[in-house]
Amino acid sequence: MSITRGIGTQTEPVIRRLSALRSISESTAAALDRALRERVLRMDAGQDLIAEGDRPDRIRIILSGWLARYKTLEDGRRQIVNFVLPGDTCDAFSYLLPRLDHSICSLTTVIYSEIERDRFEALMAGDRMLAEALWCEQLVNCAIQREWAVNIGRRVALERVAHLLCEIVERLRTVGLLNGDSCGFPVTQMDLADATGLSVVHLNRTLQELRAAGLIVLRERVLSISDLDALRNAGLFNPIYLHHAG
Amino acid sequence: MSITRGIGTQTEPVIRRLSALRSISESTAAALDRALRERVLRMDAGQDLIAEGDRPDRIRIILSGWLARYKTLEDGRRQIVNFVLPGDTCDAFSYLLPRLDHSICSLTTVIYSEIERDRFEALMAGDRMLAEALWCEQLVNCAIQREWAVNIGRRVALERVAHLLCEIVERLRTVGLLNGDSCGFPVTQMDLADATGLSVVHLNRTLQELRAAGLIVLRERVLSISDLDALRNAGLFNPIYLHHAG
DNA sequence: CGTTTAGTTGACCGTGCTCAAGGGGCGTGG
DNA sequence: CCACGCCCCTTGAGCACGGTCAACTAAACG
Repeated sequence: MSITRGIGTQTEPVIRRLSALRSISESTAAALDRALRERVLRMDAGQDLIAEGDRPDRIRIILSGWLARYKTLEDGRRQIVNFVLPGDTCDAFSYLLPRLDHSICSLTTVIYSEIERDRFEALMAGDRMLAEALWCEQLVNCAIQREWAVNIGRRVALERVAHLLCEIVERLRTVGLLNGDSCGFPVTQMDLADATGLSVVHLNRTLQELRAAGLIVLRERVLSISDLDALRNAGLFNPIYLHHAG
Repeated sequence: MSITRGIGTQTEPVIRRLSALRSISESTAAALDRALRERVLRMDAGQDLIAEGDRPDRIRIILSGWLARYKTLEDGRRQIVNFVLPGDTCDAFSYLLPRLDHSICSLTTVIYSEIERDRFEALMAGDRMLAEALWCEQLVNCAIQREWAVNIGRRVALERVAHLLCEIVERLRTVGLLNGDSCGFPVTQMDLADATGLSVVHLNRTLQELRAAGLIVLRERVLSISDLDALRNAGLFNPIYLHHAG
């Protein structure tokens, strides 16, 4: 974990993420941009950004890279309960509770901004729309969580994987990380298995089914959606739970 | 749905629920009690209190009865994503988003208080602790949702059902609805199946296993936990995600 | 060049699903 | 008062979806 300053730091995803929920004025965007640049950190892949049991005191906002929110059982079984993508705030408001009940680990190198609680609250107090946007992000996370329960509980493997891919693609689109029908996809099959409640072996076979059906191309960490409508049908995907404007 | 006034209306569960998250002063409790009694409604079992697609404008707080938060797929498959118990606020803050993305149906006759958005915001604006308690309740709902993803995705049937029962018992204890080791349990096996992602047939067999192992007694809508420690072990249950004080 | 990590494939097996039938409690109506 | 229907629970039989175990390949890395 090291401090990264100056050029190359992009706060765009954050502005885009929040703008999808509330209209963010030029001046608010500028103030937010300034706050985000105050303390920019970097973390390698495969580490816990925050861990179950930690006392939440700071807020981390992801500028680039992917992470996974997860919980593990005593015997090692792991369930990823959500992905954290660029523009997402990992833990806004979690300081209202005394302890974190889950962990977040980096799947790639991650660049993120860290903000102290006081600074964060001051930002929100000064701007109603910004505060609402952040609360909405929290509510959308809950909605995603609900949809995941449906996904894991009531969809079969092929539907489940298709649905997850649809969700990720939509979320990346919001923050401008979808190029046409392709995106970087830095997730191992083990991660996908832990996100869908499947075994790695079966996840592998399910991906092959999606490939064979001509719905996706996935290789060398790049995902291309060959037929988005078909993928949505295959996953019984309805994006309203993401509450994207427009 | 009819208006119910006067005696017999208990707001205790609500005060207890919020007191588990923040210390609620006498005067706050009194103000809340008054607000809750302004408009008390009643609904029979088996109806939607709010439905996917509705525009959220009012807040409903449950005084008595059980409900289920659920989503359905086009082909009728249903997943219950959470239970709503006495003292719970069903949809605080959901008015920040334009539409509801899930439904809530009553499992029993339900008595609830309905509060207009303005009234609700005024209450919170006047009392920081109350506002925080309500936000905490929202955050705990998210935490429960995460735990359900783990439950459905990574636990086997017996663990899954045991875990769910542990959660319900703990939540009922918080609002004073646990009598020793027993509680009213007005949930059909179909509901439990839809909550755990199992089929009704398999859920039935799993309950029988729990009974045969001497962990629970469940009949005539009453659940008794014969051996709570054993049930917790069977469900790999760790209650920290409920964030109950104490 | 050995080691590690990720992906792939085959074979076998078991948890949990489906289909089907029947029983008990309860409310309703003849 | 009994008949009927409905809802919920229960049980049996067969099967399939997805898990487990194991081996192998390919790429990445020190």
